[in-house]
Amino acid sequence: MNTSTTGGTGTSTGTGTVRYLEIAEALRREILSGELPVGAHLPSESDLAARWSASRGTVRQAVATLAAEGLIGSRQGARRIVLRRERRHSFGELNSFAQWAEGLGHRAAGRFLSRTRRPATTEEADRLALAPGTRILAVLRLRLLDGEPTMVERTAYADWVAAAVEALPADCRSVMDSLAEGSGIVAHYGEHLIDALPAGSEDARLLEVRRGSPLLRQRHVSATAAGRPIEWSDDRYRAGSVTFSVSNSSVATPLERRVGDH
Amino acid sequence: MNTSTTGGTGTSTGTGTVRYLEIAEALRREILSGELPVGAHLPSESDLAARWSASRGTVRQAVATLAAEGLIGSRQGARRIVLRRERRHSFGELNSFAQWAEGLGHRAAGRFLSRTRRPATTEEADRLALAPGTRILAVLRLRLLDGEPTMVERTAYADWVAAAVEALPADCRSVMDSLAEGSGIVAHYGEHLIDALPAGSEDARLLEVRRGSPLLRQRHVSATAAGRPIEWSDDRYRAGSVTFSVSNSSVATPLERRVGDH
DNA sequence: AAGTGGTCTAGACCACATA
DNA sequence: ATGTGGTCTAGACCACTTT
Repeated sequence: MNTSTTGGTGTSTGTGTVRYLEIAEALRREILSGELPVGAHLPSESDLAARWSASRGTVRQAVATLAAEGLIGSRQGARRIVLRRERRHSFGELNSFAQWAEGLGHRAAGRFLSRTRRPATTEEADRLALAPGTRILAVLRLRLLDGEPTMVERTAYADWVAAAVEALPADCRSVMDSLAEGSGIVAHYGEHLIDALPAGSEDARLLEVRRGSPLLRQRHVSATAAGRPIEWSDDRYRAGSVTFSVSNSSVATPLERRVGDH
Repeated sequence: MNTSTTGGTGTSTGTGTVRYLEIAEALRREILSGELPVGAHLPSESDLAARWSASRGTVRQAVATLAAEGLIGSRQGARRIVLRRERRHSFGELNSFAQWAEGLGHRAAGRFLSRTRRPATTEEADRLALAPGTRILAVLRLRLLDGEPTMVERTAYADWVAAAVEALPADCRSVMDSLAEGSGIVAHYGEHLIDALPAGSEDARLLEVRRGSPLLRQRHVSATAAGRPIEWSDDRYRAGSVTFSVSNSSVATPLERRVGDH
C-alpha cells in the first residue's frame, strides 16, 4: 500500500506511519491474541517482506523490536519462535510509580511529607553529576496503591528542577508527569539498582510494618534525552507488594548483578 | 582494509571478524578507558563509516549494540552521547551464580543438600512447559561466595535434563557450565522475577541469619535456543550480598514491575 | 539441497537539532 | 542552512538448520 517511490516515512508522533513499527505491532497483536501461540514459528523474513511489500531490512527491524521486548527469539538458520505472551510495559512506567500503577488499572496516590533544600551528599552529587555541595531538593514522600501505603520515596532533585518540584501541590499524583507537562522536562534514560533491606523505624511507621521486616528497594537515577540527571531516588516497597521482572537472551542482557551494596 | 567485493564475513566463533562487533568493541574500549568520557559526543555515523571503510548500516549496528548495553544514548538530529562507563556483564553471568561470581573475581562454590525426583507442582509444570504431573528433579543447594553462605537455591529441573544433573558430583561448582560441557545443553533465554521476602526457618538456618530477616529473591526460568525450558529456580540471597542493576531508555525497556506476587 | 537468519553494501529521503 | 540520526530500499554472500 506504499505508493511512494523510495524511503522516507515518519508522520506525526508515535507509531503513526513508521513501517517497521506497523509490522511489529501487527505481529505483537498476533502473539498477544494467541494466533501465534508460545512455541510457534514466525513467518520467514522473506514471507513478511512480500506480505507487507517492504524490504527485508525493514522486516528485520520489526522483529528486532519484538526480540528486544522478549516476545520472540531467534537462532541463525532456524525460524523465529514465540517465547512469551505477556505485554511489556512502557518506559515511563518504570520511572514513574503513577504511570505504572495506572497502566495496570490501579489507583496511585502520593503525599509530600517534607521538601527541604540542603547541600547534596557526596553520593547525591555524584549520581546527579553536580558539583560537590550543590544545593538539591530533598523530598520524602509516601505512595499509596489503591489506598494502601505501598512505598516510601526519598528523592534528591537536581538544583535545576527543584523550583518546579517545590511548586507542586502536596498531594501531587505524579511528579514526572507534572514536570513533563509543566516544564517540558522528560526522562529518557534510567538506571536502577534493586536490593532488599530491613525496614528502618521511619520506613516501618509509614508503611505500617514491623521494624526490620523485609523491604524491596529500588534506587534509580533518571536523566533527560541529553543525558542530564534529573533525580536520584531511593524507593522502598513493602515486601509482597511488587515484583520486578526481566527477560534476557544470549544476545542482549540488560540486567546485571553486583556484589555487596554500592 | 576489506578487500572483498561485497558482503559476507563471519569467520570462527565469537567476535572474530564480524565487522560491526569490531567497531562496537573499539568504541566500547574508548568509553571504558575514558578517552570518551561520560557526556562526550561520539563521532557521527558518516565519520565512523569513513574511518572504518564500512557502510553506514554496519556502523549503525555497532552503535545499536552499545545502546542496548546502556553505554550510549541517542536522539534524532543530535550526536550520540556517552551515558555511563561501567562494563556490562555477559548473559551467562545472569543465569549462572558461578559465572557471575568468577567474572567479578570472587570464588563461587555450591553443595547439593538434596536431589529428589517427584511430580511437578502446577506452577513448576507451567513454568517448565511440561504436562501436569511430569516427574521433575527437585534440588536444594547452598551457594557460597568466597566461603560465605550467600544464597539458597531451590531448583526444579525438567525431566529431560534430570539424569544429567543427578550425575554431577555433590560439590559441583556450576550446574549450567557442566550441562553445557557434558551434554551440550546451553541456556539462551531467561526470564527473571525479583522481589523481597522474609527468611523462612530453612532459609535462616542455611544462610545463618535470623528467621524473618530480609532476603532478596530471584526466581528464574532458563530455556534453550529452541525455547525449551531447562530449569525453574527460586534463589534467595542474604540482604546486602547482592544488588541487581538495570538500565533502560525510552526506546527499550527490558524491565517491568508487577503488583503482588505472581 | 533448500530454506532461513546474520551480515554487509550503497544510495536515498525525511525529521529533528543546532548554529 | 547544514549536519545528524531515523527510516527505507534492493541486492548480495555467508553460516547454520532442516529436509
